[in-house]
Amino acid sequence: MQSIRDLKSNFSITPSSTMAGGPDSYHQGSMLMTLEDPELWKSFHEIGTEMIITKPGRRMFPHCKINLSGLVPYAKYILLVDMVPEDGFRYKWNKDKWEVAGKAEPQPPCRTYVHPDSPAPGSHWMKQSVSFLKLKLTNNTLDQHGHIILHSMHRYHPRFHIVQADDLYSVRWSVFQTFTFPETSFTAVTAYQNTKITKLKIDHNPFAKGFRDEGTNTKRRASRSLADPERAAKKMNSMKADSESPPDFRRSPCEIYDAEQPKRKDEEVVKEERYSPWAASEREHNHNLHTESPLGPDTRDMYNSEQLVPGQASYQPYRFREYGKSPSPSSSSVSSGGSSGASGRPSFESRVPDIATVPEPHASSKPAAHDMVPPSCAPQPPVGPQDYSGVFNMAMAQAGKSGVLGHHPLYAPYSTEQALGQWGGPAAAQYPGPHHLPAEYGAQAVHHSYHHGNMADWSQYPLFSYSCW
DNA sequence: TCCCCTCCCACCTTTGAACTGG
DNA sequence: ACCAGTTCAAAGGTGGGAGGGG
Repeated sequence: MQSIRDLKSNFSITPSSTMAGGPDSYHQGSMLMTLEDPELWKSFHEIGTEMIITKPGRRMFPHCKINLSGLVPYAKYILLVDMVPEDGFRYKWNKDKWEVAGKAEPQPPCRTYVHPDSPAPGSHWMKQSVSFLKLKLTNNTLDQHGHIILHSMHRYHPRFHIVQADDLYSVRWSVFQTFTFPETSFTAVTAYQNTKITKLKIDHNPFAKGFRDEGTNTKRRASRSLADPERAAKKMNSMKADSESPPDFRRSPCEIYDAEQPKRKDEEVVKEERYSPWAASEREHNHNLHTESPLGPDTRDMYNSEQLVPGQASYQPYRFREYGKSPSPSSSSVSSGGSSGASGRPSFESRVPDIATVPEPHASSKPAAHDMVPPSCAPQPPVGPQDYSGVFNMAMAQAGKSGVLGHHPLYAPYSTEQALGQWGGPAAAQYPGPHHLPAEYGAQAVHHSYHHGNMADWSQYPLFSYSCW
């Protein structure tokens, strides 16, 4: 197996030669993904986006909506989204600012949300914007609905994966193209911390229309005011203060970590670096990797991709080690250091092109073992709370029942009934391997793809397990 | 005491079934 | 009988606030 560094080098420098695909190769290097409503995302990002997570699951707002181009019209693709930790810290909201509150908690089960239309031909994806509206976030680690599990007060960013595959079973043999947009990073919270974020959400989210000042919610507000006039008054003062936005409040988070931040006026456009914890980690990340937003934060077409291998969720310790110490993904050994934000670069690696070694399913990866491919090649599993059985399980389960893949939301819950192993099964036999897929890497060096067909191990694990640290 | 989480509430949009008219 | 447009109720998504746990 090739080292990550090697792969990265190959992919980014030599477009089509390295992975010269087989006869049926498709040109994927020209894929382009753009984020819809970039201005909205930016407006949130400038303040420090927060996403509510609840036990039953909460939608994102703004929700992820993208436009695609450069796909082969008749080739089928699967679109997926997962959430990657931005760093190895836990944050707290302290007086208008986000501050680091310690090391991040162990990563929850990694899951990937499969777009309901998957798989669909390129023409389908390109004819209109692709929305991940129904993607939900939860803080319930025992969630059975397939929602993406996150930790509150931790920071994440969504990753979009495009996989050329006829069905979910063949995903593992396909080339993955991964994209991220800096402005989509957010802090998962159970209750909004920054009132400016609350206001933005209310102003833009139709479901929150009832909370708009100029709305018709007079009844609700009136009753509340009557019920607790003092509190209402206090609230009003608070809101007023917010609208007047004290300078440091606006800059909030960033100040702590970015002393160089220019003091900005209200009318100034805020750069993403402003957001403190964020800025710090992003900067660090970019410094080391330079894979994120190569075109700069303001570039519309953030087709910056990180070629990652959706592979298994290698979890932090595991993956981290791969990155930092072992040139070979397959060489594994859990490194405690990797999971620590303090010890270097925790989860930052998650944004980097990576070929994840597939750890052996956690013991809890349970059942479905019968569906799994013998884990003979799998590395030892990392120890920890993570549930590796995750990702596409539900999707596969549903597919199995319905006989049709991708006609409904295919979450990737880590159900006990479906194992990652599903990825192995028939697919392994049907799809010979690596060489039959493409590989023409576009002119853009930042646009990478991975071909992981020869990674047998993957068949046993959740597909994009990003993650984790 | 503080921080964070959970639950419940009222308000709103979305969705889809039922109904109506051409 | 069929189709398109309209109506309406149920389902589901919001943020706020109260209260509780650590």
